[in-house]
Amino acid sequence: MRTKTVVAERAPCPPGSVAIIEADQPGLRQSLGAMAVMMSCHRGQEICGQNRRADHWYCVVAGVARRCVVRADGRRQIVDLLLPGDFFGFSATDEYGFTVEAISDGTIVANYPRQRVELLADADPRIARQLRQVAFDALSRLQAQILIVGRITALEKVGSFILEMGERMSGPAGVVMLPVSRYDIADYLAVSVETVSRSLTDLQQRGVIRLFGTRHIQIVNRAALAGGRAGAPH
Amino acid sequence: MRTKTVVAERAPCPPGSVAIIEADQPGLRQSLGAMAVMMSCHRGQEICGQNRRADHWYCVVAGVARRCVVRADGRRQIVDLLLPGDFFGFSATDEYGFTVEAISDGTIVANYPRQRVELLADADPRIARQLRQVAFDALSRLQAQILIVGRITALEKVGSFILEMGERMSGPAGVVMLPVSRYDIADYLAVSVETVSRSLTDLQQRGVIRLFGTRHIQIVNRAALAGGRAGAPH
DNA sequence: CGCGGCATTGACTCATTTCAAAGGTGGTGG
DNA sequence: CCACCACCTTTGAAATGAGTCAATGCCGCG
Repeated sequence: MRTKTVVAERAPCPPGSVAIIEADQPGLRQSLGAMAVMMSCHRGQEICGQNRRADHWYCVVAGVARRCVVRADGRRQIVDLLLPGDFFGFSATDEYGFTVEAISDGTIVANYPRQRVELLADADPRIARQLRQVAFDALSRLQAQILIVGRITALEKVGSFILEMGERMSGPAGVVMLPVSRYDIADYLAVSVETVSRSLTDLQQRGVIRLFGTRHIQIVNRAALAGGRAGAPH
Repeated sequence: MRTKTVVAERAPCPPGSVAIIEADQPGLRQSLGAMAVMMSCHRGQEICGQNRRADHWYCVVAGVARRCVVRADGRRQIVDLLLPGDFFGFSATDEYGFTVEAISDGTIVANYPRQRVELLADADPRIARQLRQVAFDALSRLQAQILIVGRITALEKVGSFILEMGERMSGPAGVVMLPVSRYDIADYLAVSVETVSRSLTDLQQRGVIRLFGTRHIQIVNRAALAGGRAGAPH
């Protein structure tokens, strides 16, 4: 079912943004390079599943993944959007409280056996610190998401989402590439697909953004995106 | 401004629930007992502030605290409700990205200088592991909150909130004591105060809960609380 | 070519926000 | 002891934003 593929001992260099991030400070991924098992995933492939033993930690190397929970009523909530460089698989209990799936074909994920990493961290404080850092990064992402989901209007939610993607994907100035479908955006923002679509066309009609195809957005009026209702008209 | 008071070398035994929690497994608070500086806070007192240097970590010993962010438009979002045993102050950058305030008078918080704790963790892997554990606990709380805030109807949000409080406060069967005001609940759930109030009276009229005063709730129909419409146990 | 998944648009309903006001509650000081 | 105050809580009425249902358009792919 799950296709694990060893891609390389040392993973092929991931796209620009990641390289930049990891140049800043020695990252956990370098430290754990030796024990990484690379996995190439197809669209929708489950990487780790809710209620399964949480015996691995992971890191997105390329592509995108979604961490999600399915509610009792069948609705899905995306709890975290995982881009290259993001670690995941952390659980407070001994089972995962979520499911992680690859979003795009060819998403590459590094697998790390939790036990071995913890032993390594026990022996090397630097790794323990890096581990804390990636956990804090995850905390930061979740807080950002709560702030987005907690906004009132859908326009504000979608606006903040675009801004967040703009920052995290660090593309060339002004043009943001959305790594996910409208459905994923909807489940991430906890609104309906239709509302996402309407908000986007609305923002475009107001001249706040411009759409190129369905996945490329040019930010025209940054302030209006952040504020939502306070559309600076001029 | 900030009143720091050394309460005791070894803090007075906190109320029941905490003692129980910490009996389960050796907690971080014991390990750090020696370097804790206790702080007794009055209602609304700021414990740590956004954009200040993140040079301390904290643990709620007694009482309740809120971790919140004030948006550009002045609205406040409570990002985490901190009960006895909860650690906070973790930041991915070198500044806090939030403000933490005591909610009730006499809230007691343990202060730990971050540098010293990290040095201790470098030397003692057990502490490093406990540190990871409390970080994962925080992750778990945030995920739970996203699931709550992401719900559609206010009834579901309030219902889940009651259930969550029921679990985290571990009071005697069926009766939940709300540690916060309606305003705090509103800012935690990202709805208006009026909606919280209405939802509660609504739930009572349907016989799902019973209110005793404004802060004590008896859960009558657990399933109805969870589902909002369809009762399904987790 | 036609299928299936994704995206957009419209119409309608209803829950939630907003604005407004009145009831409670606890604390403080006269 | 009482009065007053600030704050919290509840309830009402009106406006609107978002969900839902439904239909169509779009596009890549077999």
